[in-house]
Amino acid sequence: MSVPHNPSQNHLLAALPTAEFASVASHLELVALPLGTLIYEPGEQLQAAYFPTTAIVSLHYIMESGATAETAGVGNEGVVGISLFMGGDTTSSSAVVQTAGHAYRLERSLLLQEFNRAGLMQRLLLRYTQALMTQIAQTAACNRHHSVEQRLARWLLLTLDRGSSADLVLTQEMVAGMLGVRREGITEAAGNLQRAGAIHCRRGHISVLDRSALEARTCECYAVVKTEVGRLLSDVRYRQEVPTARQKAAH
Amino acid sequence: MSVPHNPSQNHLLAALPTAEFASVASHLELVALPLGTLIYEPGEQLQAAYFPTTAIVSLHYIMESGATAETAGVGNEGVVGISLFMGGDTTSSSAVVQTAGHAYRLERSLLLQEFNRAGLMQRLLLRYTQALMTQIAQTAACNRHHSVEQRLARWLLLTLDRGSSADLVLTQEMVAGMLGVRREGITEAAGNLQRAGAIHCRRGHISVLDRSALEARTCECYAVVKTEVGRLLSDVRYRQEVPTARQKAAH
DNA sequence: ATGGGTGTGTACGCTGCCGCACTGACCAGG
DNA sequence: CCTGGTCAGTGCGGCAGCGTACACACCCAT
Repeated sequence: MSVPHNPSQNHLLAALPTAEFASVASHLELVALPLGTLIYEPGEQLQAAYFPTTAIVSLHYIMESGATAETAGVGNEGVVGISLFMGGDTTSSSAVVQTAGHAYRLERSLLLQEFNRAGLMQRLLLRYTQALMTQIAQTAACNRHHSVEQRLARWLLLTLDRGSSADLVLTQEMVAGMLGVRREGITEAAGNLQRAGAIHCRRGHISVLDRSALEARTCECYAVVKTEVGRLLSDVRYRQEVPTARQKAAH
Repeated sequence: MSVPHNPSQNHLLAALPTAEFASVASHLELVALPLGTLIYEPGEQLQAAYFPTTAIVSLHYIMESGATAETAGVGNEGVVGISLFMGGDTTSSSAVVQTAGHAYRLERSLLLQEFNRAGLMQRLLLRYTQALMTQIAQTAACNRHHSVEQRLARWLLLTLDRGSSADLVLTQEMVAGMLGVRREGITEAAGNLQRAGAIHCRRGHISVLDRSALEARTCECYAVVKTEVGRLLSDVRYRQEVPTARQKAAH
């Protein structure tokens, strides 16, 4: 099935005013991201940023013991490769494709050029970065205080919110890696959610049957992240002309 | 004891070239930050940023249940109030003074003005923000996989690295709040470290006797954060002239 | 100096998650 | 069609950290 692809499927790109969008559009390269693709590894110099449309990318840490933990996910609401414009050029985390799909690739130098125009693109990228920080911080707190079942529900909801189909193609082992727990822990938690009628599990698939049932079983962290990310990004989205701080101060 | 205060005690301010430093110096206001001061609460519009010199500030989340967890700390290496220039103006976290001391306060509008010059100040702030993200992300992973004792050692080391005296003035209860565990958990972990000769506990005090003993008992997370933060900030520090991306692209 | 309040040490049962081991179900390729 | 590899489910002992409760030690303020 050949679905037409469009950069506007990514919220950040969609939010750019016509002029700014035009200056990047021709440089955006559509790439397919199969499940499991490693976009970058710790310490690797990034060459490009990726604006996902249908793909979802998981940012995670791999500890010396081999244990892993997701710190945040990136879907059509964001961009992979923050460190390019933040100035570090690399991070100590990895980025792996968690849901196969597509993304638009933008070369490092072009991204920086856009960023340094100090226009809406910069504002968008910085606000998105703050939204990402919120997500990571919430994950840190959630990891300390909430149960596997709550965190699984949260993770499923966030994945759905990124425009994923209700049938997620991944194994329980992968989910375990994201949440930083044993595979058996996911089996048990998923079993509970399934008995509650919220989801259905098949070999290599998890289907969400009842969103509201998941919401009822997750922790507050889901709502906090969703609200805060919405606040940070919706605000910018519909404002084409933004007074700079300097103008405000002069006033 | 009246110690002379100087903005250069903060690494970010110290890294500014003479010209840029001069343009903010007169607007920096020295403020005392007693233990426990709440610098901002979730949702509160920030009015100023704080560049700590001797004070250390803890960024943390408070969950609905009342449980808390630190996501990162800020000392003389950084600045409190990232969201001012990231565009969100507020965060869903709180900032509380964890070690009493001083900081230089810079008004919102002046900070933004400096930031929007797109000079070294902007570069510094963005790189620092990335360093902060690294710290938060590492905390998220650490919270999942490491023991209370390891995390306590990490926390003590990071606090020392911020130029704190070896005698930390805080109760075990406060530390418990930071690490997101019970107070008794800290008593036990601190007891182990004390038996190992690494620290000594008194009522309301924790004294570090042997840094290397702490390093031996902490997890990899300490080294990862320290290395990455060092990389991100030292690099910028000694470069006075940085070519902008636009110049690079034009070339 | 002496009391009261705050901070610290200890104990005990409980629970959620881990580590390991193994069975059974599914599915793709020969 | 069968086979072999991957994935899901289950069981069990163990342990780290939780919740609760209480006793003692310190130190400040009266």
